[in-house]
Amino acid sequence: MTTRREELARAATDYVLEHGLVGLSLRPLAARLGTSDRMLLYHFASKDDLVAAVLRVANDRSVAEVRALPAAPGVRAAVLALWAAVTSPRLSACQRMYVEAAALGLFGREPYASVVREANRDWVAAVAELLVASGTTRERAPRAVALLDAAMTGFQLDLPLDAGDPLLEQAVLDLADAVAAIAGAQGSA
Amino acid sequence: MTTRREELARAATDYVLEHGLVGLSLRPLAARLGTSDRMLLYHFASKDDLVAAVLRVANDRSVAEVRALPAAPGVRAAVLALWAAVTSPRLSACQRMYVEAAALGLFGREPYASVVREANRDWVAAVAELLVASGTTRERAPRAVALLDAAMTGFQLDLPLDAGDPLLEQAVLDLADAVAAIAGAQGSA
DNA sequence: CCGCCATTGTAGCGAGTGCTACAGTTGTAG
DNA sequence: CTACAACTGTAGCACTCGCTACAATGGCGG
Repeated sequence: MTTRREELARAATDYVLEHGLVGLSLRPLAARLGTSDRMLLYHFASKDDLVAAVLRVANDRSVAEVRALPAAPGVRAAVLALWAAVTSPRLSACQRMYVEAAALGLFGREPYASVVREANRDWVAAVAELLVASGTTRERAPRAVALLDAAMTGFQLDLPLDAGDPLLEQAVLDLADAVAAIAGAQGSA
Repeated sequence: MTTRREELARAATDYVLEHGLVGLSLRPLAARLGTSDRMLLYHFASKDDLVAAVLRVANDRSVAEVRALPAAPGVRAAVLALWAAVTSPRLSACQRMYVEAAALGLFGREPYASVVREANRDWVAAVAELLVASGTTRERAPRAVALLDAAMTGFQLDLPLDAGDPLLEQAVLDLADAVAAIAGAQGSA
């Protein structure tokens, strides 16, 4: 059985995924959910509390989707599969929200900074496991994920700028090669 | 001679670099600049107009700094020099603001979306010239910049999460290798 | 039936927002 | 001196914000 709070958190997440975190206001959100700001603040201690809950719901979805990805035949294929998942309609909205939250946390503003920190931890762990399952050694995975995660986040941030740009698709291929090189190389460090 | 508007734009930029775009409000900003919200709206048509001006000033600084970088002995060195520049005290604040603006533009909100679009164009061009001056062919430069720019943006976004992390430094080295590989390879595409 | 507790509606507070109307006050050109 | 334009201060409008005080309503255990 799901509590009313969880139900509201999920519905609110859908709303935020669509409208963004930045202008988020309790009254329009409540209207969309068929309730009132009064009730949101009854179930959540404050707006920040609600936002934190929403961020966690969205990140849980992202992480779950990555964990559900099957092991790929090689690192390169894993990267491409991850990119495909991350740009799918469902996850792209979550990623966009993550990027927005991370940007809001850039100046240490709470609750964004803390929640983003823990979300990133979970996300990195999930991606690392995908790489390991796809042939990367446990030892090498962290390095590979570091570049992979940063590049993908960067792609997401510029997505509205150059969606469909063939240069972007090429860059993803290049990224896959680079990550494969890191995962396979015997280089320094 | 600089107009009052330009002077205000520069001062406002310093303020925004320190406090961020998100909670930006005319009255506190004006107080810091020794003027009033009334005057800001006299010199700038609207808050959005002011914000656009600020974004342009900050981006001009970033681009100028990149253009001032000397040609490096090889692509790898160029990437490392760029990263050093971008994480220097002066530029890191500009980069942080760019990331914030890009995030605000994720949902198409103006004036962020448009200004970020043109800022990105200038930035990419400047970085491409640095790579070319450092040995990349003009033909290969766009591909190299695509990955380079995305990865660096991603690093910036996670900087508060793991500043000083040795994994980050390693990732920058890996990125340099990857970009060098793209710039030098005769691969497909 | 009573009392309790989770839940909800109404109304509003205090603060802050971008922006504007209006009345000056300069400095300068004719 | 005058007229005009550039600039600046005061006050306030209309609105939204997160949040709260207060008073119900409903169902369930005793």
